[in-house]
Amino acid sequence: MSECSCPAEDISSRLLAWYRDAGRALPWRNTRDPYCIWLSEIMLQQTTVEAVIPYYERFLANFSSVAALAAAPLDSVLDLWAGLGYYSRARNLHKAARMVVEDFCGEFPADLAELQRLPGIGRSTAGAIRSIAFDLPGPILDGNVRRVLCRLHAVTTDPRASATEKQLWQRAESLTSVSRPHDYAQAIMDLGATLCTPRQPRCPLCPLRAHCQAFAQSLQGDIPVRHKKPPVPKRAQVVLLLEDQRGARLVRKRPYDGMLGGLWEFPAAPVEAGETTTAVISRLLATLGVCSAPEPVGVVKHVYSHFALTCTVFRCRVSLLPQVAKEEDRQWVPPTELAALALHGAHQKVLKLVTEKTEKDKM
DNA sequence: AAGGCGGGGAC
DNA sequence: GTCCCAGCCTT
Repeated sequence: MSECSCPAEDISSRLLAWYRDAGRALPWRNTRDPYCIWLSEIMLQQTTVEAVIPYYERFLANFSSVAALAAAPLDSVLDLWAGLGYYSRARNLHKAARMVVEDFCGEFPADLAELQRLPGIGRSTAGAIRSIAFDLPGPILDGNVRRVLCRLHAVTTDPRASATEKQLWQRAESLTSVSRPHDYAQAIMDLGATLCTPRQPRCPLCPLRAHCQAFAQSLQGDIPVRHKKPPVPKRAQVVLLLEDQRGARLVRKRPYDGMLGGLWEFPAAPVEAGETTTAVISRLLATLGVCSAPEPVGVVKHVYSHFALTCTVFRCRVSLLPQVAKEEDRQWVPPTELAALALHGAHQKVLKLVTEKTEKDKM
């Protein structure tokens, strides 16, 4: 560690002064309700502020309290989460709400260890909730804070390496304001989100510029160090939009325990190596008991964290409804209700594609 | 096309 | 502890 060239008190007071003027007005900053703070923090994991805001407001309009959320069925929670990604967050949110009601008499705990017992809350989120909702000291090391601290101290090692991680948590703890945890937590996250951004940080506007060792050495563009990711493997699937005479589409629900658990999708089948799309669509049609001719609609691409998916989309109109729709996890959904269904992102794109093509064909 | 992003669970 | 998994948005 270097000697004290970064007095924590001065950093903290500069940061708080900056936040008073430049802090963002966000929906979850109008409240100290731990339920709202918790909801916002869970949504903000892996997601940007702009993407979260409409989901946050819609969610609260449906579930105004932790008790209301705990009483709701998981499916209605997933409905409101569809499109946000990382759906285990929604399942954990629901489970945690029930734990708060049952184990904590409906009141969120302020203790870090107790917060971390709730599924979906790790060390950083616990610190954020404790700081923001309860105004008690709680260190945070989320992506924004990690970047700010790496630059402030010119950390040139891999920020995810365990030794660096440990060092960063120590820095986060010693910097956390004991006098104004609520403001400090939001200030440092705002700094990372608005000025100390991953690319092209706006150092001239930064209140911590005088303390920043990366800036002093012109390293702000190279810190935090990035590790190159291996290219993601490609996968393909065929997707079938089966339409009955009234325009209703067949959908199925994915099992709760896997990827995209509990979300809905159109019937689909993977295209294995060496297979043709034609062969796969024939097999899928046979499985569903459909013998009408499929009509090609187009192609949709969607990238997940660990693979890139290409969906080749077909449409098929049927007069006799296949028996498969009688199973519990499959149903026919009229067009008006399809928009509200919790379809996962890739098949939302599929729906958009086929809707646009249908409109175009009418003209 | 590539980078960024917290926590859970398996090992 | 260490790895592996996971979906979307921004650049």
